[in-house]
Amino acid sequence: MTDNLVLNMDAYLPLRDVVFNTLREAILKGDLKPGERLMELQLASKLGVSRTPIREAIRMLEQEGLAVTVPRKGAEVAKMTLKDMEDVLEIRDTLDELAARVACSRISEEQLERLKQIKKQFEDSLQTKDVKKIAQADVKFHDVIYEATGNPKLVNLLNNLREQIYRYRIEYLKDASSYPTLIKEHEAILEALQSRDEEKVTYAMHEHVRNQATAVKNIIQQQE
Amino acid sequence: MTDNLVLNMDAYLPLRDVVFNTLREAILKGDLKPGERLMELQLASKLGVSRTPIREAIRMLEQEGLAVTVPRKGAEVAKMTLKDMEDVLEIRDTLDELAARVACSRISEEQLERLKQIKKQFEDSLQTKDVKKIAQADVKFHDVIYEATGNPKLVNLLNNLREQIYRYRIEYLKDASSYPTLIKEHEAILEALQSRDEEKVTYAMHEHVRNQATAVKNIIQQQE
DNA sequence: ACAATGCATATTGTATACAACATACAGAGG
DNA sequence: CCTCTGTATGTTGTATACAATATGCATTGT
Repeated sequence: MTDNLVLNMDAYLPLRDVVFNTLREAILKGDLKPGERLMELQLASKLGVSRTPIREAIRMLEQEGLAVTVPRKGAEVAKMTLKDMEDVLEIRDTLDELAARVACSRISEEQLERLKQIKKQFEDSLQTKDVKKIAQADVKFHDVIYEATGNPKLVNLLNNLREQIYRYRIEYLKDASSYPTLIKEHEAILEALQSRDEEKVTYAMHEHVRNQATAVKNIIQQQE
Repeated sequence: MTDNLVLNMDAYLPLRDVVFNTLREAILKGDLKPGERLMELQLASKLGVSRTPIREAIRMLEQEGLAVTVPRKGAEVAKMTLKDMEDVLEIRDTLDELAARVACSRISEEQLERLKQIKKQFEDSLQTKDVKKIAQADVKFHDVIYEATGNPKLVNLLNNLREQIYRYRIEYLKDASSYPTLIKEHEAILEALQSRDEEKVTYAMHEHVRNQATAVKNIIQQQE
């Protein structure tokens, strides 16, 4: 018996998950804007499914912090005030530090090598001026560090926090003047990991996140 | 116009929330044990509602980490391996430290006073040997600190993490030999907050959480 | 005896029907 | 003009019906 008969199990993904992913992407890409209503019937007909999977997907988005629902009024894409963002960033700062510190002692040589390559890819992506590509590359860089923690629950949380920031962060990446700083910061993080210097890693990550925080907060303030 | 006509809005709580709270409580109290299946029809008839609110509640429990579902197989109460618990505790340690540090600079005099009273209540509760009462009092103590952070998202996360530990922690509280240590630790935290000494608070909280972590891990190990 | 197959049943996945509620607007009454 | 009320309509909340899938068991063929 060969393994060739194994179907792609993704095809069996329940509609609620398909809907969830679709809506999630739409929110992160900005196709669904903060404050926009998520009406079940409308979404159902647009996605060609019934209300049931839509409702379940909304419950999931809610828990991810991407949607907010008021009973008997409905759900809408979560808005973020400056205060909300500050709260998220405060948590993210701490957890990213934790991730860096933990990764420092647990990261494998193979992962370090991958990180080095991805760092290069990130620098290349900066040339393209393609914001989504840049964001993508940055995500990959941090993903390696997250995975290196060996703590799936932490990875989950960090991805979740990142999502909430992502929508606003994209704006910030349009400003090319910050690129040299970004490169330097990634460099510092990589070097600190390579030398397994916990203190340096923690500090480098903290600086990196803190700079982003300042930028993202500025974006929000402009919008308000 | 008086305010007397205002109904209790809790009566308008959608069934999904009622079901969610009910199941959540049942899991935390241990009425629903880890690994136990959560069958929609069974729960629906037991709670006297249809499957729809049950399903939505399950999606919510899932995101809280209290339930796990396999597509087309169904949901069950989340089991915790030692590794899972270690992962949770690693995060909680860091976030509790963050909470303590933040609270240190933001806590009000009124909150400090309340904390002092609740600390006394906790000590009284230890006399009763009523484990749930003790746990309740301990929760209240930490809640004051959480609230003092002024960061609702952090409060949310910490409550969530606490939930995941709670089921196992109850066991640990049955052992009276740890009570003197607990009292001392709470005392150290309170004093550090009163003197607004960030370093001391952080350290005291870290010690407190770390001791619990060790105990909880032992419980799990015994169960495995 | 054992493996494979088919069938019965239990359970989840999805769609739809109906009920309750919220909202906006028009019209009546002051 | 204002307020109140009733009504029409849109939307969510809940229940139920139907479809698809998984599971266990019996049966059959070897």
